[in-house]
Amino acid sequence: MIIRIEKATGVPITRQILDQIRTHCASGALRPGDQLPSVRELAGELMVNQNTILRVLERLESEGLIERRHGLGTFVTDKAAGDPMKVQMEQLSAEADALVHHAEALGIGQKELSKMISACYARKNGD
Amino acid sequence: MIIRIEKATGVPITRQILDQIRTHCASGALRPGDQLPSVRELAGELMVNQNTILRVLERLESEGLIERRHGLGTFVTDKAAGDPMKVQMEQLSAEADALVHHAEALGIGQKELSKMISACYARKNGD
Amino acid sequence: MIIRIEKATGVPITRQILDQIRTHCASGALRPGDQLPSVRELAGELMVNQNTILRVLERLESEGLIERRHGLGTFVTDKAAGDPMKVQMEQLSAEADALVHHAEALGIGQKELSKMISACYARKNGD
Amino acid sequence: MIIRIEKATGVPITRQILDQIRTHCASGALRPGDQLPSVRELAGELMVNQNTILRVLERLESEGLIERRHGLGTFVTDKAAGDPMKVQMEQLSAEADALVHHAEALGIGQKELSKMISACYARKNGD
DNA sequence: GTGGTCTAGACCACG
DNA sequence: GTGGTCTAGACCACC
Repeated sequence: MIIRIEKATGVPITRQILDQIRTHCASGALRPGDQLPSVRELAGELMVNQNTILRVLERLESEGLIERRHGLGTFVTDKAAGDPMKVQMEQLSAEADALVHHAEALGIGQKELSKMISACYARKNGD
Repeated sequence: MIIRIEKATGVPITRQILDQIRTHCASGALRPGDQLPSVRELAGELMVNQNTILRVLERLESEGLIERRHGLGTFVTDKAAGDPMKVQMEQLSAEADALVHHAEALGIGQKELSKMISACYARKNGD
Repeated sequence: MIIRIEKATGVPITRQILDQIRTHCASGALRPGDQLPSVRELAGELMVNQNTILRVLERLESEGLIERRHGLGTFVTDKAAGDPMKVQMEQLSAEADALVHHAEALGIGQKELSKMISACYARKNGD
Repeated sequence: MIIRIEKATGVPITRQILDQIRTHCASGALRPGDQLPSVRELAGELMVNQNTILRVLERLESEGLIERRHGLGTFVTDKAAGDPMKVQMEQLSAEADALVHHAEALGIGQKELSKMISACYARKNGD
């Protein structure tokens, strides 16, 4: 359960967490039956208020992606499988598109952008 | 003055406009002395409320990037040059980083992501 | 936090509130760490719209005088101390100057103006 | 016709000019039949746009304080006498009151404020 | 025509 | 409960 919160982007924290959990469900990192970390643990790790986590779980439950069992914890439902990959891929594509436009606006061409992305991979694998 | 607003991302509209104008100043698309479109024009083009634009201009003025002259219009200041490219590049890099992580979380590798980005360029040039 | 709004003067409400909060910071009536009344309280007390207060706080924050913490409230920053008294005194002096000129233009001499000011103090202490 | 414009106060320019002309009428500095300087002259002296002056004159004419005679100039009407001093005195008093409160907010007492006002007179007479 | 102030009210995000 | 964003619309000031 790797969730990264970027405070500088202006994207609401709840939205970031929500999106990333949905991504993990779609990619298979979270599978039906898996248990999520407790509210306290998540809040602690991400350094956010417990209520923020609670509100995220509420929304995910109302979407049917997770199930909260009183006294036991929070679990990914069977319904979470399906094929939500399509939506995810569209989001990723939109993100890539935004990046390309931003680069263009700065006068950064395709070649330079590719280098920048390779650098991201290099950094990641070097971790 | 190409400004794209993405309503689905969760990033506040004001923030998107703010960032893109700053980007245009940094890249040289907007140069000292240039006049910005009027509040009404911008609001119309971007399909947002005039107050939203006004708030953006207020912030940009307090940063010293633009100057508003009553009855005349809004202009880019000399101060807007400087070397703010560094900050811009850092933002772009952070954005690229986020994209890479998002792709990884979806099980999309470097090769596939590259293709996706090439597709963005192809689409853009095809426009 | 005594803030007086004079609607008849033609000075924008935001400006009046802004100036008075700055004055309170300069005089020590508001000290670093102090919490301001909430947006709703201020708006209620002063009988103005919440957005008007919000715009004031936005400006004060961009000046670095206050800090707004989401969900917690608005606080005076450490930076608010410094020595902004000089600016304040200049403003007060300019105000006194304007009063004297206005009196002169009406044919009111120094003696009568002094009486008028004493009357203000008498009224104030009589409250 | 001494008119002082203070750009830093936030009071609209038209309002300042308007008030001061009314004051001059009330005090007798401008008497029925007197001719006002031309729009061009006023605009030049006060360093404001001619349209700004025009709008002021329009309002004064609609109040009946002045009369504009095509090709001749602008004149103070008979009606301008009356006894508008009461209103003027109330305004002056309100101004004095605001000054006293501002001083108090800064921790400036009656004695110091008196000195500051005496200084204004000294400066004025020294001019 | 330009920018600017203010109001009213809906709805969101964070603690 | 806190602050924050956005909309809609009236009205003002300046060129």
